[in-house]
Amino acid sequence: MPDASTTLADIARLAGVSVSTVSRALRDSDLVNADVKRRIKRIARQQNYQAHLGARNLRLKRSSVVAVVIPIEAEDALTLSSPFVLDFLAAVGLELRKHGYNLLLVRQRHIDEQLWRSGLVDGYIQLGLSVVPERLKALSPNLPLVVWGVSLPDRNYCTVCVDNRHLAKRATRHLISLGRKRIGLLVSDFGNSDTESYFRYLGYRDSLEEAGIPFDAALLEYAEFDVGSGKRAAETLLERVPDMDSLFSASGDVVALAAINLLSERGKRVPEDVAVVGFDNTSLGEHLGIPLTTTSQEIRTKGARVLVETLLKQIGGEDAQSVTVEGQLIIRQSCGAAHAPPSLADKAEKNLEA
Amino acid sequence: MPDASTTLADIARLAGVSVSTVSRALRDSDLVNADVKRRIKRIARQQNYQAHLGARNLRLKRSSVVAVVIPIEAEDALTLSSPFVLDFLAAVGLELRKHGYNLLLVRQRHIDEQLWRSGLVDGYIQLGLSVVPERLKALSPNLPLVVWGVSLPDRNYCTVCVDNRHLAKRATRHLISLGRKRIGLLVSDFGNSDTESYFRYLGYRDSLEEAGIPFDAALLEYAEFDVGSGKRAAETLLERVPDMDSLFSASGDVVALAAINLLSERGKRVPEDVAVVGFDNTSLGEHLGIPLTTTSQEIRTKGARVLVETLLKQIGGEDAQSVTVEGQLIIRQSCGAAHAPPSLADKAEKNLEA
DNA sequence: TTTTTGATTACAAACGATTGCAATGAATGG
DNA sequence: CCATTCATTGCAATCGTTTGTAATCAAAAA
Repeated sequence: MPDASTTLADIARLAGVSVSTVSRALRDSDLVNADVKRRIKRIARQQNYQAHLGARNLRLKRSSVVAVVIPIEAEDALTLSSPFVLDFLAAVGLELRKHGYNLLLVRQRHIDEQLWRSGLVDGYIQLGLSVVPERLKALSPNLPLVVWGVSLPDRNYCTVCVDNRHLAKRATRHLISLGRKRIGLLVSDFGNSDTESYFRYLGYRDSLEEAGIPFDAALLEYAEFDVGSGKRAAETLLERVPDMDSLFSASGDVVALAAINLLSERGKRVPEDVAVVGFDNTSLGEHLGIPLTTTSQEIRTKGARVLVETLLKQIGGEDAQSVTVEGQLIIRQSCGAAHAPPSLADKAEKNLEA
Repeated sequence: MPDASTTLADIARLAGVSVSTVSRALRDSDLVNADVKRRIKRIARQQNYQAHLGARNLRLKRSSVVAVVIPIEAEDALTLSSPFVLDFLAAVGLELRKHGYNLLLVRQRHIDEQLWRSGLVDGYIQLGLSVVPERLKALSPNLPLVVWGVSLPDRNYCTVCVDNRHLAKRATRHLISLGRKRIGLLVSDFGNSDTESYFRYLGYRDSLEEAGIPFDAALLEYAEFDVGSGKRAAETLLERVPDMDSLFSASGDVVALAAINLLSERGKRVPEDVAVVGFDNTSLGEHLGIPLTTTSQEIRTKGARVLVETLLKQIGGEDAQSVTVEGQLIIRQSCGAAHAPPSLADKAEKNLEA
């Protein structure tokens, strides 16, 4: 509600020309005389003119705003689960800005296609899987929408994500390459084949199979993405499998940290007794306690860029393909490979892969 | 860019009435015949009509969007400092939504009054102090703006916050009441009297003075709000003051956790050797390791509500007063009061205050 | 029957930008 | 000297709403 904001009409009056000429002058059209253009621009500067984007967008049938949809567990749960969400927001926000878009923050609970049909946003970026995008696309097939989560072949929407299965496989394989055999897995919602968790679970199994280690369901424990859940899960798991020699938290670094904490309380040393690998490469994992071996979804580098580019392509009317970006295994001390330089460890892991 | 979206004109055609009648019918004006109104509403429902908010907002000279401005340290630093930021976003977002507003996420680096003058947002909520709001209000005195940070008497903008000084005083006093005397303080930017950190520093000193404990500058160490910074600060502090018997992190729970970690590495037990108090009451502090005694800014309850109400008052044209909401001291095990029920501990603390 | 009233409805002007098209007028060519 | 061209500029429609005011028409009052 800028009360005394100057409009094109004000400038036109001051310059003694028509509104259309002012509009063209300010957008550097060559349909207007160079001298006149200069004069108009000077006046606009003096008047501190700022175009009304609402009006412009109405005329141009766009909004220059993208809704970023984040998951919240329950209606009254105010906390956003993991630090990954913040990284995600920051990275996507920066990337959108590069293309002149703003970021509207929306919770999953509150999302429907109204936001789009009302012209408030030009598209959606959804963090994490849910039933929502499927429904949205069914209602409005050409709604620009990209999901960061898992790539499913038979879906009507477009996704950008890391290869969760392969990344989990690499993480588990790393533990195996260090001689670990009783590998616990903390994972959320792996029963639902639409989730990232499911694919991380598959990667875990892939790796066991590859190494000829029999799968033991007792080593699986359900964990959400928060500390409390991680602690409980680690506790349950340790009681059930006292001889567990390593642990892969597919539910993120925070859960891994919670587990490490629980393990220390129970007298287990990390990494000597139990090696631990996390997920998401958050700064918490890097600096809090023993530096955490973890995986990176590369959201801050390639991830956000591809995500936004894919969405903008859709907004531009093209149809975009789903993309898988390459993740990284980041080796630190929490599984005992402290003294091998990361490059070497990585190379060893790559050899194993070949 | 909803391509085939239905407009008022479409409905008007279908109903055989004018656009204005449709508009009035859908907004339940009593200027339109009851039967006609019903018919129009039915058609609108059938056509799955959704008002174009851009057009409506243009006409009504508003946007129904509020910019939430969050601090980022450097241009290329993508991480948002503390979990408090997420709590803040979630709480404020929910509260805004209750009033029909959307949340536009903006980084401090990228904020200027253009966003407001362009009509994209109706007002700003700024997290944390900076030079920005002062400048904004100087340029546009009636820009609706509320800052969550510290309340400064001579400022041209409005603030909502906890009494940082008093809260820090209570936290420090709690340590003193447990017999601690060599109390370390981790604090950010306390040299700048515009910051929350400065007021927390003052509260710390207040409490020492109250108890007759001489202030020792050696016990102060600078720490930003992230793990890495907390770890370094705790390390420096411990080396300089080996006999430190307690530690108050005015830079948040994450820094407190980093410190606890460093202390354990150095063979100090928490709380036996060093009692620790955090800030912000994040879920991390509650569940990771020893439950952390901390303070709450009550952002998720009263804070966000008052913040949003204050902003909306300004948007409505009234002028709003700065508000101080009451914080809380949350006593858990990290300073050794584990066995006293919180209520008792709180009462003891209140007696001391009286 | 004529006037007044009241309930409905449509017309048209906003909101602030963009842009196709027509108009203007000077310069150029024949 | 007239016709054509070209560079500028303005008019007016448009985006999709909202809302003040005028118009319509039937019923009630005179």
